[in-house]
Parts: sequence; C-alpha cells; structure tokens
Amino acid sequence: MANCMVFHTQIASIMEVLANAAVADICKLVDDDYAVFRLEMTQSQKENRALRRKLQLLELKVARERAERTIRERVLASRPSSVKILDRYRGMARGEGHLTGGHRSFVKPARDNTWRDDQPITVDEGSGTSTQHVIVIESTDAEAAGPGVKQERSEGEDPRHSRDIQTGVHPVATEDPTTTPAQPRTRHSITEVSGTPNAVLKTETITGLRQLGCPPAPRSEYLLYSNPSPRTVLSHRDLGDSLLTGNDPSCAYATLTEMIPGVMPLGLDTQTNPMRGDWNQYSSSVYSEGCLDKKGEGLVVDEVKVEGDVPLTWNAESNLGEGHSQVNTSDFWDYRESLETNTNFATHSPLHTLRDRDSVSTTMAPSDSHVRVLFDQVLNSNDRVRSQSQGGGATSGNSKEKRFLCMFCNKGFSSPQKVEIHQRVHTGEKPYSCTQCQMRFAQACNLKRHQRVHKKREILQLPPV
DNA sequence: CTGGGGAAGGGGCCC
DNA sequence: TGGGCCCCTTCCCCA
Repeated sequence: MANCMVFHTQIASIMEVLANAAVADICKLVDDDYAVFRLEMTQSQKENRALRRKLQLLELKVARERAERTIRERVLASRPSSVKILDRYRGMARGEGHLTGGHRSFVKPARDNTWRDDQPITVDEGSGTSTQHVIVIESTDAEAAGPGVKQERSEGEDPRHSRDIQTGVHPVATEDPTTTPAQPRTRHSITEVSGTPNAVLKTETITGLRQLGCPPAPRSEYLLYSNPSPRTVLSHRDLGDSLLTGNDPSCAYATLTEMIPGVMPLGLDTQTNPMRGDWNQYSSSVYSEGCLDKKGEGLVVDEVKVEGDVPLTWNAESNLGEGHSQVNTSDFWDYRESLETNTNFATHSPLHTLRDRDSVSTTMAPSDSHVRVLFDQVLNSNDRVRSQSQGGGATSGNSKEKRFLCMFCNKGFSSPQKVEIHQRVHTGEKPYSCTQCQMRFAQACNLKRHQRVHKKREILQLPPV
C-alpha cells in the first residue's frame, strides 16, 4: 500500500514536471510568436502611418487645388482676357491677337517637331491680382550661347520659386523651320515663376520616355503625358490593334499649327491621329494650367523632367486625302476660351477623354504613375469645378440632352461618341479606309455603304469608281 | 435625276 | 436605369 502511494506520488510529480515543461514550451512559443507578431504589428503601424501621411498630403493638395481653381475661375470671370501670349507666339495659332481665358500652354511649331532654341516661349499671365507666371522654354544651346536666351520674370516674384523643367522640348517656331534649321539640343527648360512665397516645389523625373510607353523617335523631345489608348479617338473595333502599336502619336504633342495647313495625317494603319496629338496638346495646356499655376498655400508644383528621345511620330505620310477638312482653329480657341471662362456647360472635352483613357493599361514606371496621379488630380479638380458649377454635374438631366459639346464649334451632341465622330469633321480624321480603294471615311457606316458600292459594281461588272 | 459621300440622329444591345 | 458603344437610317450636298 505504501509502495502504491509512493508510486502515485512519483507519477504525480513526473506528470507535474511534464506539464510544467509543456507549459513552459507553450509559453516560450507564444512569447516568440508574440514577439514576431509585435514586430510585424509595429512595422505595419509604421507603414500605416506613412500611408496616412501620404493620404493626408494628397487630400491637402486636392483641397488646395480645388480652392485655387475656384479662385482662379472667379478671377477669370472678372478678368477674362488677362492672359497674354508674349513674343512671337502671340497669335501664332489664331493668326491674330492673343490667347485668353487662362490658356498658358505652349504649342509646338508647325511642320517641325523640334523647338527652336532662339525662340523661347514666354507666356505671361499678365498683371493683376493673381499670381504671375512666366514660362520660358529655352535650350541648353541657348543657355550656353547666351544671346537669345530670354528668361523673363514677373515683377516682385521670388526667384526661389523658379523651376526648370527639362522637358526636352524645343521652343515653338512660327517661321518656316526650313529657313532656320533646328539645332540639335538636349534639353530645354520651362521656368515657372510663382509670385507667392509658399510654393512648394516637387520634382519628378522621368528618365526615358519609353517608360511612358512611347516608341523612340529622333529629334523629338516633348513633355509628355502618356495617352495610353487611342480608343476614345479611334474607337471603332475595326481599327484593330494597329493603332496601339508602332508610331503612336498619343505620345507626342501635336499642335494646332500642325493641323492648320491642312496636311493633317490621316489613315488608320500608317498615319497618325491628329486629334490625339491635339488633345495631348490640349491636355498639356490643362496640365500646365493646373500644375504650373499654383499660387500660395504651399501647393505642390510638379516638375516633370523628361530625358531622352521623345517619340514624336507625325508620319511622313501626312498628305491629306481628298476632301479633308481643315481645322477651324479660331473656333478651337474660342472654344477654349469659353471652356475656361464658362463652366456652365458640360463638355466632352479632351480633358475628359484623356482621363477616361487612363483606364487603359500601359506600361508606366512609378514616376510615370506619379505624374499620372498628379495629372489626374488636375483633371479631377477641373471636373469637380465644372461639375459644381453645373449644379449636379453632367450625369444629371436628360440623357438625350446635347450635353457634349464639340471642342471646335461648340455644337452639342447627345453622347461623347457623337462628339468624337463629329470632331472628325474638324480634324479630318478618317480612320476607316476601304480595302479596295484608298478612300477613307470618318464613319464606319459610310465605309460600309461605300463597300456596298464596290460590291454592286462587281456584281454589275462596272468599272470601279 | 441619279449615284455617292458627308454628317447627324435614332435605336438596340450590353454592362 | 443610365451610359457606352455600335449600327442603321436619313438628310443634305455635289458631280
């Protein structure tokens, strides 16, 4: 009996020891895991804090941008013709006076994809209550040469807020580029001067435009905002993927002056789309307007530095076909004025189009994404302003209402697609080409109808048209 | 008058 | 249900 008791006691002690050992092991495991968990938690919390800060910064930027836009809209409403294009670029596109309505972008020279270094662009917002901005595009050649370099500053501005954007673009030339051949150049700078002391400059460098999904092209250096998809412009399915590859002009800035001579490139397979280029240019102006024209409040100003080759691929086959329309640039500028001074209408402007096209995937480097995000902020800001001013936005009201306006003639249409088709009247874009002849059409249905003529003539054994 | 093209409206389908 | 997209139809103009 006593042995039995001793045995039980020993067993109990052994089990206690084992239990304690097991508990110790469990506790050790738990402690280890807890330590790891704590470490992960700490890291996650740090990441969360960092992301939160970024989010707050972005929200702050958006809010300030919105406020700035509102202020500017008011300023424009009271001072609609305050923007002057100085230098020889004044009236380049319109052939007359000056741009109005806050247009502060620059355009590329006609018939030449290069900027001329002896012709800096000077865009002066003029004097007044708002911030004065001067954009000077100049080449390094000009910088080195000294003469011809023009870098204007507005009175009272703070040079600390000047910035150079190495866009690689060349100054606009209005003269015949053949008379003054473009000099090889590597970079140009855009100097934006803000008169407000609180401007925060932020740089973003894009190294190589190929990161924007743009194929290289010689002697073509432009500040780009990638236009990843031509879908909005050439939306027809029949277009195929050919538009998405090769010389995608969406990566290039076109100008109105390129369209003016009536030699706009046409064609689906080998030619470029003037509208896309135009819209890029348009978007560029908007970007400039939205990002360069920051005043006060420490709003982030984006500096986009582009290096390397830029694919400006206006195809050599730029001859217009038969009966192509020319761009009514006067209407365009009028439209721009109305667009920027009158926000009481909805428009299917290239702004929206470009923004929509963002949904299409493209290969973008992180820096590109950043640019895109900032660009979208500008666009969204503009949209918000317009939407607010419209009292409910473009989505309200009758869907058949002609809310979408042509950017050239202000004619209203019921859908963006209608506007897109209509604007081909102005751009001369004819994306639909007949396989049996070389005729091109702006509308797919017209091509179909035309092909029916071919079939009918084949049946009747008539000579082709 | 006819044929052909330019341009725009309307409707259907799909998401 | 609204919007996007596409196709068809229709009107107009010109040779």
